[in-house]
Amino acid sequence: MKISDTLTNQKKELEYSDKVRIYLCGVTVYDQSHIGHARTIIVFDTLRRFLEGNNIPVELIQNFTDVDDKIINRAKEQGESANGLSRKYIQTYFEDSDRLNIKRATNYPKATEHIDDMIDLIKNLVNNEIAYTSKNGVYFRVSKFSDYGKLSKKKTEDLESGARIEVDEAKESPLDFALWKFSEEPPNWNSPWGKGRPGWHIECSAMSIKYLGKNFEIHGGGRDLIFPHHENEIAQSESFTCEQFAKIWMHAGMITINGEKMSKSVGNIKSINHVLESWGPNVARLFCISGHYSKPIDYTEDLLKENLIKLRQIETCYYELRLAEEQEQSEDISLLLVESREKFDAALNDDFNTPLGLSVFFNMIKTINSFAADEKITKQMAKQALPVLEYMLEVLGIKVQTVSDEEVKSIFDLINKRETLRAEKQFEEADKIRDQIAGLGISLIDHKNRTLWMKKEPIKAENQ
RNA sequence: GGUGACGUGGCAGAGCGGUUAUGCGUGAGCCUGCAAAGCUUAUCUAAAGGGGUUCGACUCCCCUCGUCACCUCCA
Repeated sequence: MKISDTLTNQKKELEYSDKVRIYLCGVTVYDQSHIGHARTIIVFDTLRRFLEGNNIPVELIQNFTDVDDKIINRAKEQGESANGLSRKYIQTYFEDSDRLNIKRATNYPKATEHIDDMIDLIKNLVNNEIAYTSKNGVYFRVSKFSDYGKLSKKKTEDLESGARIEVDEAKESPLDFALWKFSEEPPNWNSPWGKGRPGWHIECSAMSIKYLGKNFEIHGGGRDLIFPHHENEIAQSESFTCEQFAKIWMHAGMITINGEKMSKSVGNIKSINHVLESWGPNVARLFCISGHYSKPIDYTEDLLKENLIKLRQIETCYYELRLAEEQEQSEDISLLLVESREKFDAALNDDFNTPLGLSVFFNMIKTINSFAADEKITKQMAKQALPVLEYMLEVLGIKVQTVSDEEVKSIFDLINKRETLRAEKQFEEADKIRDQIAGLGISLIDHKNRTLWMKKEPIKAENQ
């Protein structure tokens, strides 16, 4: 598999020995997460599913930043402890994540539970004079890291003249960033330099090294983290280990609204909860991988609607295969299946090109659905096709609604009753039964010689 | 101001130096008791603008214009 590496600006072969180790920068837990956060998570979840679907073990570490000025300020506003607030939003995060059908990461380390690891790392930097203490805290001496700027392609001179950096006379250079901030107020911890709390970037260095080692395969996050967060992580980590940090830097594009980045400060947020309520998890997932992961996706109702229609096609296909009956005619679809699987994998293997992969996927679905419409899907074909479809659904994280055996039985009885009525041309009565079936969440499709039933995901936005 | 990315048909969105991407939408037709879904076919014969390289460019190079992101917390 090849992945575009932000550091080298090239597609790099993903090399690994026993497993692929991924560190994903998670969220700062001070509020509900929005669909932009979801996009990044979905991209990496889908990547992980793809690797695992091809028998490549993955270790995925995703952190929670649970100590930070924003959390502290928000907690103060709400008269709550910082810890209580972050816990609450961690819980919300997991609720969102589960509903989005995100596989749980291997571990979700929290900053507050790794203070000692951070202190050890800072100690090392201080001892090597890469970090220094000032009256406000401990700072990283950027001038000691000659590669500074290599990820974000920035020159230190340009940054200095940028003049948008906070003015802090206690720092040797405006570029230096905090490893440890002194604070007498909680949340704070003891350190060799004084009471305080960690700077933002140090947690990811400490935790990624702790869980994944000094160099691991992929470090990911949103594009907006490239500078300064990931740049600073590289500086800290490589100063500490004297080795190359992550092998590949993979960054997900932003979700925009009217071409503008979704963010709290602009106030154009669509929360994950909101999107899930209106469109459900499958549409949300399809939407989030409908463009290449590295590019922005503009949030529009039209685009969500388009993905809803696609979900319906998937559901139709799934049930056509599941409920296939014996037919007189058939087609040979082995080649279609083999080619679809190959092209799907090839698309994802080439820099995780999900839009291309999806086009292969929907081509296959369209073809199968067209055979189904012509009464050409046999049990034998379905048996061949289902594993391929299910593999792709598993990779994409799409969950089609299923029904229990008892439900199947009652649905079956109702359908038979309706068929009898239809044969007798008692259409009003037949329609009543159809409504009754619809009440169970089941939709019917009348084919020439049979009636297909399917359980569609209820989508609120569809009826509006 | 600096850095990076991008500009493809009504919309979304890929690949590729010479062949239909694909999907959605739209028109017509088929199927159906109706509905839904599906099918067939058509539609749009796209490449921001201007140069250049080439036998040939949407694809490579240059310029102009435009959009966005980062340079401050940010997925």
